[in-house]
Amino acid sequence: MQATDGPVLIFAGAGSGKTRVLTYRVAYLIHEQDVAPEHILAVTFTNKAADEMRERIEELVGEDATRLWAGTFHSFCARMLRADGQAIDIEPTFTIYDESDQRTLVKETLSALNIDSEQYSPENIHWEISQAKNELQGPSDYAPARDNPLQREAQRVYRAYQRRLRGNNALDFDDLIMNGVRLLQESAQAREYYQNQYHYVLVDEYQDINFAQFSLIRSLTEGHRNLCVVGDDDQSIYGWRGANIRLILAFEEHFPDARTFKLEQNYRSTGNIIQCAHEVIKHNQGRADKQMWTDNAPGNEPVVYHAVNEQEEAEWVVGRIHTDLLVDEADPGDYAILYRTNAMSRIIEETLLQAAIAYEIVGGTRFYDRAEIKDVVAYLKALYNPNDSLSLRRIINRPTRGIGARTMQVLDSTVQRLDKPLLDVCGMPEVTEQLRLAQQHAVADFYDMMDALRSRCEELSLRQFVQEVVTGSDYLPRLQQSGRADDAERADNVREFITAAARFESSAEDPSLESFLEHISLISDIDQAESLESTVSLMTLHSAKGLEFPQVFLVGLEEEVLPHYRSMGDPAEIEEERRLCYVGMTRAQQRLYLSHCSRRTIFGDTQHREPSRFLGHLPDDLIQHEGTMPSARRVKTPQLESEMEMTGRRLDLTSILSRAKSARSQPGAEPSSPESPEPAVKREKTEPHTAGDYSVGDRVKHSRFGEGMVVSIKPDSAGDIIVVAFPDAGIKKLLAEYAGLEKA
DNA sequence: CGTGTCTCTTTTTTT
DNA sequence: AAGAGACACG
Repeated sequence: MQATDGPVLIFAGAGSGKTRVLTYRVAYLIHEQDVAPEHILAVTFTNKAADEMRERIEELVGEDATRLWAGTFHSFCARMLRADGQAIDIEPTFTIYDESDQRTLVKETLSALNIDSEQYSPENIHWEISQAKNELQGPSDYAPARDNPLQREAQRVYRAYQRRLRGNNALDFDDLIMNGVRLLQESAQAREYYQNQYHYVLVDEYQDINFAQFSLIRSLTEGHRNLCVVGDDDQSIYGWRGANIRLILAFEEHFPDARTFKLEQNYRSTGNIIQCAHEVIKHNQGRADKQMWTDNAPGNEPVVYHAVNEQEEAEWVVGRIHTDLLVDEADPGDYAILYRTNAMSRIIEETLLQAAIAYEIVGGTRFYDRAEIKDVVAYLKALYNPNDSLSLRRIINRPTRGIGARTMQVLDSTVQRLDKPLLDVCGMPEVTEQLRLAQQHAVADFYDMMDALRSRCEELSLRQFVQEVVTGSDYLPRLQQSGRADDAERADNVREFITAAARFESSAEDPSLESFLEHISLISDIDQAESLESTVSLMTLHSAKGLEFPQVFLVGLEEEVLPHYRSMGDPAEIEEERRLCYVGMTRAQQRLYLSHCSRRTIFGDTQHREPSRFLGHLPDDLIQHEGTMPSARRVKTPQLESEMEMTGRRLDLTSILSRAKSARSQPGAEPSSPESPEPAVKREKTEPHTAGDYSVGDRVKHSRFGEGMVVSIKPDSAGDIIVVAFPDAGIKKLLAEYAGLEKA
């Protein structure tokens, strides 16, 4: 496997030490082959994977590692385009539009074209456009099927949508890749430069690649052809995003002299887990031929739990973890709870909260997705790129400053007529004269304000600038003055955003506004997976790919959940769901728990649910059944019994709070309730954090949220983040500095 | 022009 | 069950 030159494909099954192979390969190139690190490019799909790879390589080769480029497809392309995009007529100050920007822009385009968005939803239209871009088809190449009216409309929209993007000097996610390819193909100079720069190219998770990404890699490596890709077709779970599993299976056709290696030994999981996972995945057609095996002990049998409803399912999961934490002093960081859709996390969260077990949601509703954060980001984008009318439109009347729908109509029609950026139109006296006096002032004040803010960008540091924008625009002050509870929470988030900017300023190599905006657009979460070490992790199956945990709970194994009902019509999609199930199962190192409910409440009404067909793949002698099966004996430990009694009640933190308190103040002492002989929290061993005056388990009082309990404390470069559970307001992350907490 | 209420959809997964 | 958008009122 020391084959370093020429194309190489490595099939790396789950748990086969894939990252290790990649990083050792890089180390080998540097140490044994004397390849300069800056000639190596490692491409991944997620920032998490890129970070991990960079860290692991650094462990092996030290400082040198910082000179190699490890990043995502999107960040790599963004970097190329900022540096050399002008060769293909792209302004280097372009803005990156994320998912919701894209949707808004499609909506705008639809209404400009007078297309009924009821009949042709923005989502569907955008999906068509995105697919086209993934196939490297521009608006003229895009070929709608004759009998498909949606696609015919999509073509019109696509053309207009691109014109708008260009007018705003913006690129969407798909454009980044597509134009990266264009750059390499159309600019001989750029092509030569990048081909010479990167003598060795490595691609992780190759099974998730789409055609545009494939073309990028092919163009980049066509000179030296030193390409090494790693992947596992059984873990291809991004087909819905344009990933084409055939690209990994056809690697040897694309690169006829390729050498292929298979890593089939699993170092991660117990024998029984591997066996069960294999029983599931073997039902898929058209897999590359391989079978995982392991030297590890068989271990415990995976447990299948039959729950009555999702409440009881959550209680079982939490009860199980709770018991382990108390009895075996287990580490909460050893546990992961995986589910198909984000919405399923809620009930589990509530139940964990009741049991006072620290947890962390990975992914999910992202910090940067909150409306108030998007507002502030829109200010920054509009200030950075004055052509970005989409962002400008978002904030022109936020906070309300008297520029309503009527005024916008006038402005918009001028934008259309003159084909000028909205901001320029706001500054044109001949336009604003058409407005009433109050509106004229409103627009002029806005224009001046933006001008004043922009002029300060140069002189201020990033943090100061963000601070200035947030106050100078009156955005934050208005939130603070409003007196409404949710506005106060928004204000907190805005302040946290300032902290994020400060953190970025001190940690990034290039603490400019440009690089901060790019960071925000391309990085998914603010506190991604920081504390996976010390708390129970909750995440979707998709987010779990690439991770491993000693103990894994996979919940909601029901028909229409996993496999998801949206995939039911298409056998290929069912196979993807099966792979998803496989990915989930193979995250487990020691113990695997699978559960399903007979009833589940969705959209407010309760439906009967059949167990997932994937459970049916598991032979009875490999697994252990628990829970309410018609024929099965009810298996419950006494501990579990008392746990369920406790959590059966409605969200009532008071008793838990007092128990937590007593457990903390007199460690090892009998808790308040004699017949449930366990303290509610046993976290001292694994999470000894205290921050300033606060410790986990403390009761605290917040000016707005009332009394709550400190659930966890996360040290952070910007100050400690205290996570507090409030009975009324839910879980809040607060910065120790700002929170204004008192001991209760 | 801004705000509050009512209806209606929404939930698959994400760089 | 909750959030977003439409609509009517002040």
